[in-house]
Amino acid sequence: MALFVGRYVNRIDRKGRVSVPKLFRDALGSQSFSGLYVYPLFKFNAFEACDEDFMGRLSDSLEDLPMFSVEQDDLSVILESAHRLPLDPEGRVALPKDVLKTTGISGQALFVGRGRRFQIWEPKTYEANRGKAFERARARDATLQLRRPQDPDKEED
Amino acid sequence: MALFVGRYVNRIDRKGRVSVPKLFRDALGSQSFSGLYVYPLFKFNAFEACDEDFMGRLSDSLEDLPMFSVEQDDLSVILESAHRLPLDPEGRVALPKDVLKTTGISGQALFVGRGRRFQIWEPKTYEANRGKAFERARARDATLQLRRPQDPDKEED
DNA sequence: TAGTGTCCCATTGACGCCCATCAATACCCA
DNA sequence: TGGGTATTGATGGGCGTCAATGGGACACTA
Repeated sequence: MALFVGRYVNRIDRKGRVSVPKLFRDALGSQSFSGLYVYPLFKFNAFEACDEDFMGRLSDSLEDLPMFSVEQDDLSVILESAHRLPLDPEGRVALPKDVLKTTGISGQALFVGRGRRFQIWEPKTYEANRGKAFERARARDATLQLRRPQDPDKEED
Repeated sequence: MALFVGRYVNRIDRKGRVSVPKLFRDALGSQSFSGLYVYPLFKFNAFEACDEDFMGRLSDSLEDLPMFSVEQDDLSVILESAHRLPLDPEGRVALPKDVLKTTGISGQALFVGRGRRFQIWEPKTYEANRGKAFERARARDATLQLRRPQDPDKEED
């Protein structure tokens, strides 16, 4: 399964294309569709990207909410605002206009690994927000219950 | 399985035809019937569209309601008002008159991806009703419980 | 014969594909 | 271990293809 780590800055050309870092491309590779999905984040002016499997999982998770409910409607805006971005033969994607606009990306794009997905930021915006999460986690003495290894289907209820 | 994301505006020609976005057509593709089903929404003057599988699932879900009950009668109006729309060789559908009338669609139609289904709106109506959905979700710090991976058939009963 | 609904063909504009260049890194060999 | 070379990832730009669209031809029907 996809595993994205690290940060990479790549240049946007005048056609709005940007190379997806090689390691991220490789992590996306194991599917029929060669490309990625992006959707906007609520809390930041940045987009998140994932592979098709994750997008399907997101879609199914929304279907777990009651059909026609307000929660489902509100959260579905993620799918409505999402884009399917195919990779070109050189491993680039064309960032749609609304992505460029809401993120403020023009010359460069920052790719930030997040495990099963990654994010795309305007570098300065990221710099301004980075570190806050770390400080909050430190202040809260954040802890995490790790899953047991080899136990992907652990009971859920 | 079908996965619809993003928004697309296409033009209605004077015959009432409109191109279904290529990506949506592709997502519909893996079935015997080349086309889509549409049914009206309760809350908005818009229609929802899906493939044959989803329509069957919807029909089955209605059967899960008590037979002869008011709820079943009420919700079954979805099926009564539904249309089966075949695609022409160029990937267009003819929108029925009641769809044009209810939605107010005349010159352009907006296709909105919703995961396993999508919606068809008159662009201005969408903006008026859904334009603030993202801000609403942002304002209430919306969160979503993701399904666990490798668990597409989470228990349904 | 008028009306309706398919199917087919033509146009055009955006986008995907291809090729070329550059730079950074990995590799090779003395 | 140093320098030279090959590989490949990132980048830029030209061009062909195809999706979206409009209009006409040909049924079938009432």
